[in-house]
Amino acid sequence: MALATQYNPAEVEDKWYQYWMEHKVFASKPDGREAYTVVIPPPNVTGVLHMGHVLNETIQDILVRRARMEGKNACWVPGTDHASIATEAKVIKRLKEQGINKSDLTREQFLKHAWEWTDEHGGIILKQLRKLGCSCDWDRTSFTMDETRSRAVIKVFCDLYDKGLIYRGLRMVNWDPERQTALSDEEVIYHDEHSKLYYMKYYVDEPAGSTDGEEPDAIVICNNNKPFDPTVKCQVVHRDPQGRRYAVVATTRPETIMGDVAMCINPKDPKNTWLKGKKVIVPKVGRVIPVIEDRYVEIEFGTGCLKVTPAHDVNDYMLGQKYDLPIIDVFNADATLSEAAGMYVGMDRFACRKQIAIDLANEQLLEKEEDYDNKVGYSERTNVPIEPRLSLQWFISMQHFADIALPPVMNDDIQFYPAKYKSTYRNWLENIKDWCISRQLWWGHRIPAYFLPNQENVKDEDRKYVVAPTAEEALRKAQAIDPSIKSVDELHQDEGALDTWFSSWLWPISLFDGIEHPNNEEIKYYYPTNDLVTGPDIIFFWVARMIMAGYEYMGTMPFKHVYFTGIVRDKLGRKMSKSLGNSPDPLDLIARFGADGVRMGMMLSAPAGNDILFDDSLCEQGRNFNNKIWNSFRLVQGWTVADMEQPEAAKKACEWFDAKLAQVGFELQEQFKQYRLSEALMLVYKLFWDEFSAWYLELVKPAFGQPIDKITYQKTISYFDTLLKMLHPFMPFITEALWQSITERKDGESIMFETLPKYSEPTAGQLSLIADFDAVKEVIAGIRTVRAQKQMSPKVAVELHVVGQNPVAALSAVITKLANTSGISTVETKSGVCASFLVGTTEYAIPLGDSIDVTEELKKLEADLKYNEGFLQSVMKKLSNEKFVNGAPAAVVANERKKQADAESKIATIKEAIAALKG
RNA sequence: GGUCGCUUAGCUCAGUUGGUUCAGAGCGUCUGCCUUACAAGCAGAGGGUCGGGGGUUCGAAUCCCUCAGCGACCACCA
Repeated sequence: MALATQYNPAEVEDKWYQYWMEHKVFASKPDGREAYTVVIPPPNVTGVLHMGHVLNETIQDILVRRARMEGKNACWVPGTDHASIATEAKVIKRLKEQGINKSDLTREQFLKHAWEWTDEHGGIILKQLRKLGCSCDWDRTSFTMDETRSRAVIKVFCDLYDKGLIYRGLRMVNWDPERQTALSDEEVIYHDEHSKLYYMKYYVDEPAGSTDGEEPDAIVICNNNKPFDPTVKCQVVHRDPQGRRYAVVATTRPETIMGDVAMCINPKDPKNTWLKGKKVIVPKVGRVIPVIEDRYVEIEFGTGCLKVTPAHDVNDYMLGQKYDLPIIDVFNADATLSEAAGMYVGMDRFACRKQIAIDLANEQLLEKEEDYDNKVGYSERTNVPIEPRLSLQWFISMQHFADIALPPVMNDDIQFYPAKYKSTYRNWLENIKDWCISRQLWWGHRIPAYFLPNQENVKDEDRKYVVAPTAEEALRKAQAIDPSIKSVDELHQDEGALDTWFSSWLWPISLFDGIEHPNNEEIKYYYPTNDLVTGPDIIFFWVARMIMAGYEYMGTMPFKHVYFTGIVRDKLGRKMSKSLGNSPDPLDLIARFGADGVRMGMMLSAPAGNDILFDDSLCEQGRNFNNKIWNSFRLVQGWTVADMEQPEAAKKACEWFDAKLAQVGFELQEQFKQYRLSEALMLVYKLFWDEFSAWYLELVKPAFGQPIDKITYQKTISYFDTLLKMLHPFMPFITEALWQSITERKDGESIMFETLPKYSEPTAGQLSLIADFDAVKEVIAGIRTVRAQKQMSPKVAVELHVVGQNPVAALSAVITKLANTSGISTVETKSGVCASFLVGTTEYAIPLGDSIDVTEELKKLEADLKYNEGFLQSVMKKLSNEKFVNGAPAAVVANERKKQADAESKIATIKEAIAALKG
């Protein structure tokens, strides 16, 4: 059968994935083999495949397929994440498009819509992973909110509550005013922002003209625009033309002045000593507030005066607690001004900021405005500025978890690749803060806390509740507190849901039902998992917390190795983003280059932990490689076998390739051990292309139309088979397709059930054979170069003279076959006019008759001579240095002496050649 | 502000404890070839004072100091 000269991936990829699915080749059940487990970092259930996934999933698939071919029972568990806040936002958006507001729906109605949407869009990404060739055990597909996973989450919540590790409390949290929910610290992204510092006047509550507290050498500033140096070491007093004194407070958030309850100065600040013990008036608002003193205030920032707004700033809250200040919350949940503000009520916070600046200026209460660069926290998901907000939430005490999760990473029980992330990890755990796990969302696991009835007049934070996995159990617990409670209906379950990561951190356990049934066969067999592949951006969100949950619930690590991928960027180094339009659609790439080509393109430049600069041309390289493999197959597949003697060249080729295979096979194992996947791929790439195709196949290839001998044929098929197996983890489709065709297979067989040979370190004999072959390659290249320079057709055979001893005599047949020599003879000295070249210390010459350009040849030889003399000089310099000869190890010195001898021998040879040409 | 990392060929990167002809690989570039597996190919070639400076050493891309540039993460200067 005639095969196309170009490989067509589209034809084979779907066919073979189908075959794999039909024969369930990815399925795993516990058995006597060693388990190799990977759990997928669950993509958002409604997400679609992007380049980051391609990188991440390709790496996992490579590891899984490699483990499978090493004879392990490989199990890669797929699944999706409910992505609480992201999904809820998408559902709300869609409802809005249909003219429905979330606030018009009951919880049940909303969840019905959310589930519908999930069923509709969910799992698309998992289908896309199949296009990529991912070898997940699809029967195990899970969802962070399916029944098993949900029960695990609730059980863990109740357990941690019972252990006293979960508490409910009024704390300053990160509030997302768009989605109107609390967030964890990790969900806040800080952006640099150009904003303004507003300098506002806080008049002292005293009669005009007062001088109380003023020192004789005080600098009195009467002019608003006079530049002010915050580093001055003496008292600074502001006084307006009417003689009234005022303090100046710099703030980026003038809209919070309605919440001001104090002004704070540093007790050591000489500029502001006159303010001690005074009361000042909040501008515009008119409230009289005390001046307090605390070392927290930076003397050199602004004017050294800080307005204290405990409801709207974490530090101010801390000050408020310390000095027992009242709390005035001037914002609603959506960050509009609340009734408590007393003015600007209902206005958005940013509109209010503008307006209040104008109003203050109009009332002469604004000293000045200054440009100012600061960092503003944004919600990771909704991208709106976070509002620090005092709120009643659920938290996990993290110190306990930090204590159990830090040591195993620091002492390499769990290994990070690259290891540099260990310090990032340690830094976070050593400064751990409690984790806010409650969200004011509906899409998620509902918090299993039930409030007792009849508490309308009790403050929120004091309300009684019970925590229980089911409403029935909650009822029993509630009745123990208040026997008058009759039914579940009287209890009111907390409206909130749990942070998505509260389910994700259980993933390696809950996937095998290890939370509910800690001793079941599956969890015992598959846990701990082997490799986790993920991005460093979720090291805190997920990796660290899985380690915590692993030790808390399984008593051991959730995974042994963590492979951190980089970020996929475009070739200019920019992050891929929708708005830049620089993010290719993976499915489109697959259509153009084939999944194998895309996978290879991705892996070509993806060392662990480094960002990868992705470019379509990398896929092109992948596609070209596929084509190379394809054509090698075409060649081999077209041979006819005959009962004939194995030619000498083929015999040598087989011996050499056996050695080469052993050498590279061993290196490949080493690279995999170190998770150097790009290097591993490059190793196989070169083995296939350079060694197998360019050298081996050329050597054994019979002349056109001629048959091949049986031994060589079988050897070649076995090499091809091994190479396909080595390549399979990287390029599953083409390798399966060709493996199925290279020789007869039964239905249901697959390359995936094959095992790779185990290679030990190559022997001395193998290494020396490889070295000899390398020399032969150089000789052949030398002959080819002469041909190219002299424009001699490759079809015309040439004579090769080896001057002196011939180190590659045993491989003459190889030279003859590949360089088309008519004869190889050893000569004492060169005769006649020759083109010559050196390999090692041996000179090779090709007699040329009259066609040689003597001048040109001399020029070449003299350049060669110069280089070698220079080299000899540098060696001699070392050897004549007594300190070197005495100080360096014997082996190093001996090696230098060998270099000397070699160089001297070469120089002699070249000089002879020059003399011969001249003579 | 703190921590960690990076700087080697035109591009992307290897270079393990300082010592084999150690200055490498892939891609790109240049030259010549449509040679019966493959032009998505074949055969060749060129290309770097290893960011600058100093030091340790018989010997430094590799260890130390310093300067410059870049990046990541963390942090409560309003």
